[in-house]
Amino acid sequence: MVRSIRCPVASTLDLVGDRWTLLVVRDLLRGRSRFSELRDSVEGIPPAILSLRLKLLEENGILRRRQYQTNPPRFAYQLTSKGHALGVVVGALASWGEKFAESDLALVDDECGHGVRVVYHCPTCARRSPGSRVRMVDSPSSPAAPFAALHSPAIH
Amino acid sequence: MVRSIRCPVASTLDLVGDRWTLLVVRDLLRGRSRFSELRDSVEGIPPAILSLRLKLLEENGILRRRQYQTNPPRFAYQLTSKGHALGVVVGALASWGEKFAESDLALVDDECGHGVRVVYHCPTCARRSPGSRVRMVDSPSSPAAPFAALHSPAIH
DNA sequence: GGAGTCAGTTCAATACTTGAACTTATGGTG
DNA sequence: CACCATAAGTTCAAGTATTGAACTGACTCC
Repeated sequence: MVRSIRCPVASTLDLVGDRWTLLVVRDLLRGRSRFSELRDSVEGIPPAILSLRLKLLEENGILRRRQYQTNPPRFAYQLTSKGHALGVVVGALASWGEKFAESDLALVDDECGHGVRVVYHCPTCARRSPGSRVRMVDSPSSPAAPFAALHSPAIH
Repeated sequence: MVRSIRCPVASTLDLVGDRWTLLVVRDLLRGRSRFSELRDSVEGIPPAILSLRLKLLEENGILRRRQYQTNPPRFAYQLTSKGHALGVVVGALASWGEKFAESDLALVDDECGHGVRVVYHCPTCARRSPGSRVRMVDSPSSPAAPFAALHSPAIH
């Protein structure tokens, strides 16, 4: 059976690519954990949607739902390491929005206080990889296919 | 008039946060430019949706629609620099999907051939900023508000 | 002159989202 | 004790968006 190539961008968007999910993840990253905290901090989310999204995120291993009190039952939602790894996705959205959309907030390094960017990095060469050099290629297991440039030149 | 604080993540998702838009951007980044190319490469997108998304992206200055032939009229869609800057957002989604979701593709530096990661970088200090140190803070114009951690510890 | 390509549009059926109200269990106040 | 508030959701009707299938023009190629 010839499976079609699965793109990691498409796979990720299947899990978190709707209007609300990444806002929920943003606020979980910021330490919110209870249903009511999320409902109040995710701008205008209807509780039915929040409930649905939390269920899906739990099913996909992005967060864990923990009862922190039995009577009455109360729950805390916390990101797993898989969910926590979405931080840089949220960071990339924040960084773009800071520059190109309406924004009153900035992304900074808490230690030095300077604004930060989101960039590509080659851990093997221990250096930055400019976007112009980054491509999506077939994984080692299926090595026959040609390179597909992720970044081609922009127009201005 | 007291405007509520605009979060750059929310602003960005207002523009590109639906199921299809970032897949369209992905393929524009990979050099696809014509309607039919996009319809064929964005997995299963209905043409009505593609048409709508392209209109919205053009309205928001993320791409430009250029007629490259008059008779019959044919058009090319190309990212502006604003749109091109979404590359790292798509890259972050790809990087996460590569590690945590179904994926047959990997993100590599075309020059060295090694896999790349998406990380925070402080251009002032010229060093990486670990996610644990990155926060969203009020922009200079409204300096009174407290820090809000973007990344708090994950559970495992 | 018939088939094919390109760039979409149209439309009815389906799915998803929304807002408002409601539930259940408990704690605190007077 | 009665009353209000809080937390964590659920329910439901109404509205909005998405989907798939089919269709339209204006060509070009054979």
